Amino acid sequence: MTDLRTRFAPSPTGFLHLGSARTALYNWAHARRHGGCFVLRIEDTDLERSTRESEETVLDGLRWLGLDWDEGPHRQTERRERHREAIDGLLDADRAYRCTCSREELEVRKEEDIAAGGPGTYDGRCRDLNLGPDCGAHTVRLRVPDEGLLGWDDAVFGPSGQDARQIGDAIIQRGDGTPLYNLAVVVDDIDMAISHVIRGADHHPNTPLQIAIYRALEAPLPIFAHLPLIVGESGKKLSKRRDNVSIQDFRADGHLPEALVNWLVRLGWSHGDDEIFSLTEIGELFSLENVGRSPARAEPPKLAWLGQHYIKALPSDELFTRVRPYLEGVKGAAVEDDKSLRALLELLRERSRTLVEMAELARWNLCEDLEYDEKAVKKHLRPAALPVLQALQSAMEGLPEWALVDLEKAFEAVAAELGDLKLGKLAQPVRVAITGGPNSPGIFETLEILGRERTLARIDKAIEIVEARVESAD
RNA sequence: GUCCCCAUCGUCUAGUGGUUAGGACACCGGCCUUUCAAGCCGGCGACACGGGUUCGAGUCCCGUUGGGGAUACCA
Repeated sequence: MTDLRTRFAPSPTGFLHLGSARTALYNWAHARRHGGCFVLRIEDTDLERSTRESEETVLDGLRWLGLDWDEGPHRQTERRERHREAIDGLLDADRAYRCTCSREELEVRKEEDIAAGGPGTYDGRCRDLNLGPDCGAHTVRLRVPDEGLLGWDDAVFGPSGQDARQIGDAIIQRGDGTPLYNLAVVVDDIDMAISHVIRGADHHPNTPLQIAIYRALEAPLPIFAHLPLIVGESGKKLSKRRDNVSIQDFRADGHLPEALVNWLVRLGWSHGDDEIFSLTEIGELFSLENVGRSPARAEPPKLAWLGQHYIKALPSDELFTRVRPYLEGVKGAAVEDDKSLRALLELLRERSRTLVEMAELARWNLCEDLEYDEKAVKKHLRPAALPVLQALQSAMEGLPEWALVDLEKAFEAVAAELGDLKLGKLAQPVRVAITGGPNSPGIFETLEILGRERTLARIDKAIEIVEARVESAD
């Protein structure tokens, strides 16, 4: 193991965000690729929103995606003492100072500055007042240099930075004595010896201030890599309102974690013309150099395509285990592992992009109460289908074997008997009769899986439906 | 307002001065076919604009436009 260390530092807000998941994936991948250490740290300083439960949800999402961490989870709240120490050290070294400006005053002065064409940063009123600990209610501000560049060489964006004058003396400790985010991350990243800070580009503008903090703390800079944001179909930052952003939602929709990981890794990263990447391959091939700089739009069709790809590739046992909960959701009862169900799943693989779709396509085999598709019934269970259904029923009744070849022969015989009908003329009415809808796997496979008893019962039912229509037409 | 960032097919992207600008998804058409898929074959489709630099710019520079992000005693 090298001394390369990356970290993922989510705030536990109740779900794992799509963008966060990609950030986690890239951090994981970079660590794996270089034999480094992937650290997990929970930024739980916002006590209002942070609960142990929502933390568990985030961890759960990571595990489900297959992103295993080597260290942690550390929690930022457990490190309050260290943050306090760092701030005290800065105060002692005169690299930070106490500020007694009230929020209201600050607000007014900021607006005045903006109105006057200024950047709206802190005016430095308390900077040289040398306020001591007994100055009353106060915050602590970092003494940011008056000039010079706070710059770095971003692993994704290249040379980056901002003029120190644009930053202003930022607050690093609140009036209640708690540290602010920018101070806490830097202290934590230093203490945890994080060598690569890989995070969303929304943090890009925070970086100059954080660099000022690193310098004040006399700590070496890590390598920063900012990831272009993932935007929604609107082209704007993903929002919980508009977009599907929770990993848990994708899971509930029946997406495979393999597909999601593959989809995410390609949102901003590429490896030549390759499209399919397993997690293992990502851990071998990932490179920050190949991360793009423009925001990527998260559009579902490609995820669907990947989903189908991975469903097709899943070993039979694995497929059954994974789809089982969804099947039970459709059936509303426990599902037995039997031969015919397994056979059905094999047929459904290439027709399903998610496990939910697959379970839905298996409905006719799971439930005895068919949901009839109105249009299909109207089109195929019409009076003309009556002789077909009746002839097929008696042919199938007498079948010695309920097997593919025998069913096919029976159909051929009936087709010939009824005047050389095309197979489609037989298959569609039967399909609607036994599945309720116009689509299913091959008709003989479908019949074989359903079994003789259920098939005959459903054809009976269909005959009743047709007869009812004949009568009402009179 | 100020600062920062981005810009190749509808979407994800390849491309690092000389390419018929490549791939994937989506879309369209064909083949296969008992339906739906899958599979195979084919098609549509892009360098935002304007200036430079250069023998030669998608590639380098500047500007314009467009888009995004940040401007908290949130993280």
